[in-house]
Amino acid sequence: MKENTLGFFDKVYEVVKQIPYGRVTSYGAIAKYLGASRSSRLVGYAMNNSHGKDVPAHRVVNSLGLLTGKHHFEGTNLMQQLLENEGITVVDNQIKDFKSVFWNPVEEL
DNA sequence: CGCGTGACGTCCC
DNA sequence: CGGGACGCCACGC
Repeated sequence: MKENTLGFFDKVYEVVKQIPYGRVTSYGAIAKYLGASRSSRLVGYAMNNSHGKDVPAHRVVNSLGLLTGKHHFEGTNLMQQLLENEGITVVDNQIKDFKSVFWNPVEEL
């Protein structure tokens, strides 16, 4: 395993997998942590590839706390169900008290 | 090697 | 203040 050879996607997976239970983060925060704040789209694109892996993609939302990627989950509200299952309140596809449950990898890692 | 893509973010009007 | 448009850049083909 050449972790040094890990691509951008793999790095994203490593960060997302380290998100604590009951906490969420944003694509931009992950991108910034990876030093590619301008590549926030790559993070979302990476999540698309994360489908089928043990990556809690449901804990990753946009900077506004909106469940923009919920449409990519199996169910219509599966992402919301998973978040609520962790004690996170979601209202109208938006996380309530987003900043309160926000987990910043730049500061925590 | 070049083109298309994308679950975002930010600027512009 | 709200909506629209563009840039961004790694990855797959």
